[in-house]
Amino acid sequence: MIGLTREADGALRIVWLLGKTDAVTDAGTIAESVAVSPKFTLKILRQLLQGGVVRAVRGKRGGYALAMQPGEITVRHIVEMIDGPIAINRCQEEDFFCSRMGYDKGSCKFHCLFAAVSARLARDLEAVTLEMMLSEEHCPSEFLISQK
Amino acid sequence: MIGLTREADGALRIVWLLGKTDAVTDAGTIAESVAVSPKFTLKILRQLLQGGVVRAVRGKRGGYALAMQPGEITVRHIVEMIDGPIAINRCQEEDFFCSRMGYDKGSCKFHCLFAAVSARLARDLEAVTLEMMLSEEHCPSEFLISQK
DNA sequence: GAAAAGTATACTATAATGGTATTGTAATCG
DNA sequence: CGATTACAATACCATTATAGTATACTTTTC
Repeated sequence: MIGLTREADGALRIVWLLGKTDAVTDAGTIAESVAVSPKFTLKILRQLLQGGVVRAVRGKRGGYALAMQPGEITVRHIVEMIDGPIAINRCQEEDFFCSRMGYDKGSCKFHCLFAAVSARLARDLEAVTLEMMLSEEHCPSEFLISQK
Repeated sequence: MIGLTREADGALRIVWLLGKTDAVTDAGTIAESVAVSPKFTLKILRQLLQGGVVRAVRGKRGGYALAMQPGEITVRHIVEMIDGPIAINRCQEEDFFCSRMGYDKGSCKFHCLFAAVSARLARDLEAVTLEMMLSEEHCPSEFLISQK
């Protein structure tokens, strides 16, 4: 399987929850709602905090809330914040020189293919905002399908 | 990074090489050509053999050769043979019941989104055959771009 | 100032990937 | 036929990345 980590998955669900409730919610409640352990939830929240997606309220009656508008938050943004750049294979990474078969990045056909596929994937995930995910009516995939 | 394993990456390059030379080639030569260690190359070849993509010739002057036509071999086929089904996240897997937030697969919006994205990714990789990869003229991504 | 709740660092456990060693089998050729 | 070449298969070890936890500390409110 080629996939997201549990952290990224959890981050998406946490952000979704905060968007849905639209209120300051404490970590314990968040953890319970998204079915992730409290400690692991905190770990994810810390990253979302650093990324500026979420804001923290300290002290009694504190917790977390969105720091951005749901329409501004894309799935890609969250995923890359946790898992790093969206890339199908290693030769996409900055410091990796694609030396196999004597080809450099410019002429390696696989690099070329993977770059295209990665770019499309990133575009797909960027096209979906939290706002769309929150709308109860439709499956967000319909947006992607229409893009075909 | 979301990505292919080195095994899948190696498998693609091995298949590409066998398609290019179009001859029985011994594992040692293959390993050297694709810049993967001999033992690891054998490990990959074994999987390609089981998948029927490659055939083995034993004995002196033995080696490996393609068992299918380049036009019949898709990138998706190779990738899934090594890394398993193409799926962006865990809730796509057969036995995984997407219980988070009380939603089942049918109503979980993330499941819905990931299914669509995974499907597109799979389609993209299925659209590219080894034959295309072997043609020297163009970057195979052009096919995908035109599909947009 | 006590308690609730976030902040930060550092650590451990588990799983997946990456890679290797070994032993066995088939085929060719002298 | 038997020595050599090269594939076949299993099982194993090493490394890395993910997943998850523990602990000590700070801020804010009541």
